[in-house]
Amino acid sequence: MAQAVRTRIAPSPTGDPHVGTAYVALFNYALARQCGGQFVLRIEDTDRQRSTSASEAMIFDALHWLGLDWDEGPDVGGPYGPYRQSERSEIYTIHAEMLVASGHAYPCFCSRERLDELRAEQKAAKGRFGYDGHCRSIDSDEAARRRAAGEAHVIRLAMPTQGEIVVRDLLRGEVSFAAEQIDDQVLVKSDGYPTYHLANVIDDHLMEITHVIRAEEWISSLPKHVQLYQAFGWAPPVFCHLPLLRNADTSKISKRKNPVSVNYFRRAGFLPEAMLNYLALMGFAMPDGREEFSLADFVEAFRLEAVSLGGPVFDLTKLTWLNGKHIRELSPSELLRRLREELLGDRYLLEVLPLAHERIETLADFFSYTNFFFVGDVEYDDAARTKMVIRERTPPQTAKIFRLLLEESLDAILDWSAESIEEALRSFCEANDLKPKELFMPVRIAVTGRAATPPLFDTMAVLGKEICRWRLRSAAETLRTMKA
RNA sequence: GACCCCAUCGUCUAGUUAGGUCUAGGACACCAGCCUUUCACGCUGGCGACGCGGGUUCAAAUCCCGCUGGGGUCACCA
Repeated sequence: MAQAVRTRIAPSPTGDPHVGTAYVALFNYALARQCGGQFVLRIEDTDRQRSTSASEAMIFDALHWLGLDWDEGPDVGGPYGPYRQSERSEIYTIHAEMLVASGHAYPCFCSRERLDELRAEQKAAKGRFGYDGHCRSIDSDEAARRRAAGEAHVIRLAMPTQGEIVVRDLLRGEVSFAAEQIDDQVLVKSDGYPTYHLANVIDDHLMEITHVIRAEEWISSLPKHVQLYQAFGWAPPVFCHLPLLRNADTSKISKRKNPVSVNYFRRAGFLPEAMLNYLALMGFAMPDGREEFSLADFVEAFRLEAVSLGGPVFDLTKLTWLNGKHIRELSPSELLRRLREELLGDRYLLEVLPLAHERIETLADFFSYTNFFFVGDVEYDDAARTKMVIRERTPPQTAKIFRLLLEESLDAILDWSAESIEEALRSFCEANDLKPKELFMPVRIAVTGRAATPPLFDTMAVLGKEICRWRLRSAAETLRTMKA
């Protein structure tokens, strides 16, 4: 008998809501909806260092904005909860112990140092990388004693050591790996938290997920997952690995080369339906060749087996064209509603207003004075270009400083506020032997396109991290190719 | 480096499962023109691809092999 289709999106709350998450969520959503099944949201927050509730909130928000509503999740509950992995610790512990008891997993006492050394040796020998199974031969009674004595350890999966491991992917068919190629994956970290591999398999099983649709980067750990299902004696779900979104140079999409935060697109004026429509086009083509369609149309026509395997380049130009098409379809009142929803909403306007208030002399001044708050990209005219170059530096050097500023300072800010931005900028100046005065004007021009603006930190705070990131990137790109 | 995945215009793709109907279709971008007080939209046309080499076959973009190229993975991150 046919089991109800259940799919899930399982993001890790460790940063901005990623466009790749939206992409994978869309396909999972579409399959569940067209089959009348359920779409589940599960938060994979087993990385205690990096997971934040702010990130989790942004993910909920981004998915809601896109209209990819879930039937079960941490916020709405459901019969298979809890849906946050940090709240499921006992479940993982119990299952991990089952595996140890049955001999499918074993404690490993290797130190960080030994592991680093091992890796260095393997690298020098240009051999295969991976754990060498050192602790696998420890007698189970002795291992139990050492654990009881409180010795630091992890739990590793005992993978088969020889033979072929054949796994199945919906789009690719059978994929086989030589067993020697796959090492004994850590299942439980020394802090007692499960790794992705363990938690993922247990949860997908317990939550009765029927189709695991995820990004292609997971395909090489599929043998470990399949082995886990076998060790538990569970029937594995259907696995389907989606191609990775790419930068223009075809490398895996990254924030260094592309805007990747859903927040960016939202603030830059993209419509959720256009985002979804474009993402759907990344790997799927309508039978009639139509390129503009709604989520409902997509759900109806979608065929998972028909997804193409080439890694699609995420092309802002085409996204923008599609967005324009969607905008033209809106009625005037609907367009007004959209404008008010995002850029012209009271919430945002009330943030911008105070910054302009004492600087304008007519109401009309407001618009010319604040226009950079309402656009996606800004242009740099000749005067701006000139002034954007840091004193005593060449344009390419300035570009490098901008990139450094992003990567080593701004990216790390979790609470994007005027205070934290100021602190970051000032300490960046100190660390890089720059006077605040020298850096701030170029940054101001980079993020606004002009020299006369409200106070820089407030401005950046209101613009939002994602818009600032991307404008700083564009500015760096402009400078890089500029002659001194 | 090892392993795995992938391979049609610059980009997204149709066609590949059942080889002929493919002198390879559509879309974005680009170019030209039309429409138009401008711009945009819209319309018309143009440019532009089966990575290479071997097979199999009467016939290959489609099947097989090799090569090349691109990507991913090789964490106590997901």
